[in-house]
Amino acid sequence: MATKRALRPTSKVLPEDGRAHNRAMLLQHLFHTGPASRAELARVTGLTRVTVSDLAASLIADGLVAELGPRAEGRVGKPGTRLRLRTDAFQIVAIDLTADTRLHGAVLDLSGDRKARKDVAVEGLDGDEALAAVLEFARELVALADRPLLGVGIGSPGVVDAHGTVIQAPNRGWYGVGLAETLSRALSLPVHVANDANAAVLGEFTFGAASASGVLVVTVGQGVGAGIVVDGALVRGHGDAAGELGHVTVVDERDDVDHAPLGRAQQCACGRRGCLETVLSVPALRHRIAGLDAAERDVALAAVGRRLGVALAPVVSALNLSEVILSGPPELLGGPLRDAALRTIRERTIPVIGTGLDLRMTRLEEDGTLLGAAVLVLSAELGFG
Amino acid sequence: MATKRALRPTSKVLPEDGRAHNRAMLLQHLFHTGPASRAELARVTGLTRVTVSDLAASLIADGLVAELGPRAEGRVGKPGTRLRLRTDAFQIVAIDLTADTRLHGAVLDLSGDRKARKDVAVEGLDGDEALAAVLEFARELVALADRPLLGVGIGSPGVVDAHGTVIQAPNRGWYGVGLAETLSRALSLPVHVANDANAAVLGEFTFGAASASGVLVVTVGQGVGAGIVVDGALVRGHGDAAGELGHVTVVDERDDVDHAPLGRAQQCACGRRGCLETVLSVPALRHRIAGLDAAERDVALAAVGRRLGVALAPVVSALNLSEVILSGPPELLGGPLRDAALRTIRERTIPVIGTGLDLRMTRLEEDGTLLGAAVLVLSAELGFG
DNA sequence: GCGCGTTAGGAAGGGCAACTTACAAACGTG
DNA sequence: CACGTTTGTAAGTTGCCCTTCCTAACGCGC
Repeated sequence: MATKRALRPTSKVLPEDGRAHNRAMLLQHLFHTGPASRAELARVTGLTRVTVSDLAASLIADGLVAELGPRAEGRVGKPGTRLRLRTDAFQIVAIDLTADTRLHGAVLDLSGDRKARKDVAVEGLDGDEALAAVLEFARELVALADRPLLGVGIGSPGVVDAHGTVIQAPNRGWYGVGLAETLSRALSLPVHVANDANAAVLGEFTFGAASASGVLVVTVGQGVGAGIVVDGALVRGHGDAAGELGHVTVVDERDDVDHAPLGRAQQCACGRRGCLETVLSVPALRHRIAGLDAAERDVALAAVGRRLGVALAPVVSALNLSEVILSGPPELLGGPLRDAALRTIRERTIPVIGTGLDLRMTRLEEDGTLLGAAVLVLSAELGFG
Repeated sequence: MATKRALRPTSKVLPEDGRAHNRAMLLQHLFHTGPASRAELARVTGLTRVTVSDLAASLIADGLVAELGPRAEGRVGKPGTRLRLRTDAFQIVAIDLTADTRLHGAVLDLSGDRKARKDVAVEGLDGDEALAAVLEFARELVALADRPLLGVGIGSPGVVDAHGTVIQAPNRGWYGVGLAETLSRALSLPVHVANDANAAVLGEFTFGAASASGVLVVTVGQGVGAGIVVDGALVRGHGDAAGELGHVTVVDERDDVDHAPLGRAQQCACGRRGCLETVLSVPALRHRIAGLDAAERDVALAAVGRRLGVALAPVVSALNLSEVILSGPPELLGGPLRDAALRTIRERTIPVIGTGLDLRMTRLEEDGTLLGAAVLVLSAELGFG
């Protein structure tokens, strides 16, 4: 009987908001399912053919949709003229600020295809300097676009609020930096910012065919982050800090539980000991396996995977996730580490939770955050993703 | 710049849906903030005074709202006539099926005040028998109502989907039982069902003043369950099984990490070993402290609290929760167990997560699930909670 | 006492969004 | 080739919220 509940109807809804929503539905469907006639769209959405025609006209006028000629298949009745999303008509600038020493960016079209890319090495920029460097970098990317730009999407390390203000990013020396507002003003374009791991999960969700009902992406690089989508929405958390998994304690003092000891809890950059980051970050993993032979290596990686599994089991259980995705160097994460993590989660959760779970490497290679940054723009400007 | 994103615009929105939403906003505000004039409501919601007047008229016509005379305070201008929610005008039947041997129910008004209650002892009913008993119990409660009923809300153990079908509830022998549909047909009333712990978190949220942005309720009784609200919405999970925290492994073999050993991992009813339920359920806790003096007792309870903290730390971190609420016998949970759990979570998470966190006992005593069941009805029938 | 500015509530009229009904065009089928 | 089917559009209706205007009720200052 229960259908849908908005626990907090927080802001007014006008008829025009409904129309915007319905327009986005059409785009969403064309984006995910490909070309379709007005009549098909009407059947799928539940709107009438008349209304869909009207909405389609506005989309065509905006240059977002184009007619594609009638369908060839022989069926009864007048063949419908199929509509397609003009994924080539607009472009998006996407920027990944994850790395400490490189700025990574691209110009993408609406289907996520890379039209141009740009990488720049930077050295230990801090505070305003770093902000200026990002702005300059964004300017250069904007200049590379050869179609109208929908906006700029940025995945940044640190805690980022819904308005695109970086609440804190210690590595950059950013505290309360209005990144979106600053860039938006300077570039005269919409700018959307999210935490890099949160962006990554959006990328997986839209371009990696991840499940809508419950995904967690673990990003492993210099540090460890996570982004979560449950029930079709990104989890932001009380202080916009959702996904801070890198600094959960996973190695206790005198920890010899799993017959493949990790040694004593290591000091972490955050000042505490035994954080997930101290065993799962790329530098930590490389250091751990340095000089080991293949067999020893597998044991060492599995031990880390087991720790990851122990930390993830309560999260997977609590949220009834259907998918956990690892993003990072596949030679480190893809083998014994992944296997051990999945096995551990299955062992430590009740079958109803663990059985339906998949744990896999990303299929987006290194572009998850970049694509996710584009999704920020897609969903904010066009209402879908 | 980013404002709000609906990652999955899934169904059409008509102007009348917008109106329903706006109506619910008014009710929501009157419910949580108390009486207000039309002009105040217009300012708060962003709607015009004209529109609010029109919506208010429809609410008055429906008997949900009444005028309350002008405000006494002397201020410039014409004093507005305040509107109040008629919390006494309708009633809700709420049923808590958590206990194995008792049916627990009440007739509540819209403010959660109990107008009648009913408890019935049942003995090991299974399958269809149990279903018949619940229906009969609901009938009796419906007969106790002396105002028009909005509907029936039920908190049930097990996995319950959004349509009120109990996917599985092993203790009841229910597998795929259309509880909501069956009762709705028999009673000719709207019936809404949710997992008992999920209902409990809704109860805390609406009647316990819990944070909207991130709460987790741990229900401790015969078993252990959990319900989660993040970003203002209940978490359902991929298979509607979100909150299954009771069967996460928390005690490993050879576990002597915390100098207050819990002994070897105990066998759990689910067939595995070392589940949270084997140390945190009420029977397990009572068994553990039986015959201990006060000091030993505190140590034993703290050891369990520490285990709970270890399991919750990754969840709190991943979701950036602001509140964890314990529901169950305060003499077991409220003291050293709570303290140890909170301390453990703080130790094992980065300060940005742990500092803002509160972990406390429920203030709803044993009625969390019952009130939550009422919230199911409130939010489904009137659109607020 | 009396105008004046301010606030609350309602009435009238307009614009927009989706609906229903009706129709022409284009296609297979018998 | 008539017929039913399907598509897309045109015309008119209904519903919802808006802007604009008006009246009522209050405090304030002269």
